[in-house]
Amino acid sequence: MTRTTADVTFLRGYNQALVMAVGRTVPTFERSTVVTATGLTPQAVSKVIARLTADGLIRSAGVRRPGIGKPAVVYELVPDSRYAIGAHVARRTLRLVLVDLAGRVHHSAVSPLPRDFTPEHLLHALRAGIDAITTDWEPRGRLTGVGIGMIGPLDHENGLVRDAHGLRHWHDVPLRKLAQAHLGLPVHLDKDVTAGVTAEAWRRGGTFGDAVLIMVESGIGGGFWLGGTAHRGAHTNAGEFGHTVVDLDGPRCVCGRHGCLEVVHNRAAEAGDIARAARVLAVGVVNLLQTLDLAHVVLAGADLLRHQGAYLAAVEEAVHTQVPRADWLVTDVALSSLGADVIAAGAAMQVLDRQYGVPGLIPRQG
Amino acid sequence: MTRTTADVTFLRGYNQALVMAVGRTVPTFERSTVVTATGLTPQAVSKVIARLTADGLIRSAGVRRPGIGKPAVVYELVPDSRYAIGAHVARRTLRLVLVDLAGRVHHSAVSPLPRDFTPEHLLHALRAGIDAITTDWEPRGRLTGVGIGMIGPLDHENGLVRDAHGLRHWHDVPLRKLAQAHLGLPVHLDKDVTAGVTAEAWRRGGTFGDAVLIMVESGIGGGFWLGGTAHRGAHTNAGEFGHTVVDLDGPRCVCGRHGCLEVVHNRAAEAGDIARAARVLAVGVVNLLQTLDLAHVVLAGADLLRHQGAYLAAVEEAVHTQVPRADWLVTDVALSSLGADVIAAGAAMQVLDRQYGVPGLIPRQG
DNA sequence: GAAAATTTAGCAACAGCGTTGCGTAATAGG
DNA sequence: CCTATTACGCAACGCTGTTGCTAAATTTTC
Repeated sequence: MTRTTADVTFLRGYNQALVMAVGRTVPTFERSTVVTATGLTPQAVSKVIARLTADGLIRSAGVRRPGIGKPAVVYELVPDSRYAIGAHVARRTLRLVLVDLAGRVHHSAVSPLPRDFTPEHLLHALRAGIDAITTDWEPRGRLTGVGIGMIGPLDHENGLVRDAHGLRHWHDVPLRKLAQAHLGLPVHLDKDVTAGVTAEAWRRGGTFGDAVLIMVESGIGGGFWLGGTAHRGAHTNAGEFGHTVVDLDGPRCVCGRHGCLEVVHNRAAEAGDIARAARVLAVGVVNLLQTLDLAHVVLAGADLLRHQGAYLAAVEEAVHTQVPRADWLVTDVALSSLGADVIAAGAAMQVLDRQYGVPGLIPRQG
Repeated sequence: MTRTTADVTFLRGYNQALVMAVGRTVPTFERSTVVTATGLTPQAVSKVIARLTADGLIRSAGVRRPGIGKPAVVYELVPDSRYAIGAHVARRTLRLVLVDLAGRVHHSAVSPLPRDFTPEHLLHALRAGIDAITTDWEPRGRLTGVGIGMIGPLDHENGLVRDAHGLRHWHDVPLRKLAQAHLGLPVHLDKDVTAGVTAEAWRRGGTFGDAVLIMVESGIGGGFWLGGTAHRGAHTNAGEFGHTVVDLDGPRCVCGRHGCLEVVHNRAAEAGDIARAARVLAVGVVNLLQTLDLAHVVLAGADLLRHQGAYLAAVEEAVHTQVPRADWLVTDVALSSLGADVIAAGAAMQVLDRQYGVPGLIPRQG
């Protein structure tokens, strides 16, 4: 995730994060579980477990007596040892959630945002919402930070909203800096769809492979999880999946091209032909599978969830019949496990991921 | 690249690889260059440089006297300290190249392969070609291995050719194992397009961002370089970019779907309308940019190079006009710097990359 | 010309990582 | 009660990058 120099402190953090990922993936685990999962020696795992226990991130949960020999100590993640708040900023609403270390959602609240809201509007709404959460719950230093998932284009690295689509007052706004000052907490800013796919990855721990989260909510976007991290592209602009052409002679799209997935889909949906809309989306999904060979397709977004049965059926059918040689080329298709909370929850999990997730080792660009 | 446990030996290899990447990126460098590029302390860099010099991978190339103070020692990569052989296995030809540590091509030879050649045919051709290279050149232990770039589907991790498209006799062939035994050298097997994009990334060192290599050669494929490594997908099947639908009502493709980029493109090309074929390809490229937000688009493949001017112009124009907000969203478009050698050379560089490249840290899958 | 300033380079001691070797604790079975 | 088996951790170790400090080589200044 974050840029790191490769010194011994990196090793410590990395191996700790591996154990945490195991703890997130399974309900309980023991030392031998981690040994086989990570390839570390038992002694090294003991040391890591001791450190994590001291930090209160994991705890022992009894012993396992499998038969002969000394019983193994069973450990489990302490979900309420750390929390993060996630925000999903849409065009007219702000959704706030409280998420624990295991990726479970504790609070969820939606509040309206004024038409053409300004950065100040948003900051106040964020503050009010977070205050509401922390009145009937005492963070006691367990609050890691705030994640914001928002429509792009934006600059994830510098925490800058470049030009939020369809919102005035949002040109080159340094939202991360502003929110950090206003809220007094670390803030993480990312595209909505990227936050969403992080939610699925975080909850599934180390076993989650390459994936896309498809979001249909007025527009169509895709969040990518590739090679163990979120894929944001060269300018945090990956995911404009709705603006890929699927019909060369199709109707003109707002983006200027003809036959984008989004226009073709929306025309069908507006005409009430949900079955066709879903089939069009499915064509796009298969395009992604052909291009990127993904292990998971997750479906989300208000407009999709409204007809989730139709969409799930269409995408599943296309994935199973339109990709050749399906015997070894398996891809699972599912609705998001978090429903309408997925973006906000994912934004929160990005904060947790930055601190407790398995870090990538990103060489500097200089 | 390869799966590693995060111990101190990993640190050594990682930081050494960072310095090597610097050496590949610039003609010469000094200690302070590496310090700013990696974030390591000067002392640590000195140690790394000492180790690399002892291994003969880099050497001092004089001093730099910039003004006041003790002159800095200037270092450079020793390109001929290590070599790798790359093979591009196409339907009717085998191309073999010799590549040095800097990614420069020294030998290049094409030999025909019999129609419907068998694994044995290929092994003999490989052996003969490699013998020809090593007769007038003495490897003296500097030969790192052999990389094979081939049409898929295949299984990169297990070195297995699953079902090479359009080739009989190639179902579940353990090519890596066979070639390793037959040649007595380490062998690396990958999809042709993935090998190709590795060539571009290796030669550009640490400054190369997210990229796609588009290859038009009977079929259309795309090799992806994302987040500092090759993206192969969940089953080494990423890159089937030619089989993405761009025309919902288009002609039926061999893959069973309608209006795939490949059919639409090929129909135009076969009709002699190269300009239209190039425009169709460009639509697909813009689709990729919208989806993945890439920094580089590299064009390659025999059928494309035959009309390289037309293709380059069409793709450049589309990239610059059809992607909105081009001021900060910059993507460079270029023809492959290696021409027809790119796949074979990239296969060779994958071998070098595995040994001397910046390793990724891939957690085990459970 | 000699001293001061500046930059580079490396030796030596150090803290911290995972590893190795080996002893100890806790259980079941004979 | 003894033995086999399994789990666990202390202690020593090798190795990493880091820190503190000294030495070397050059230009600038007096």
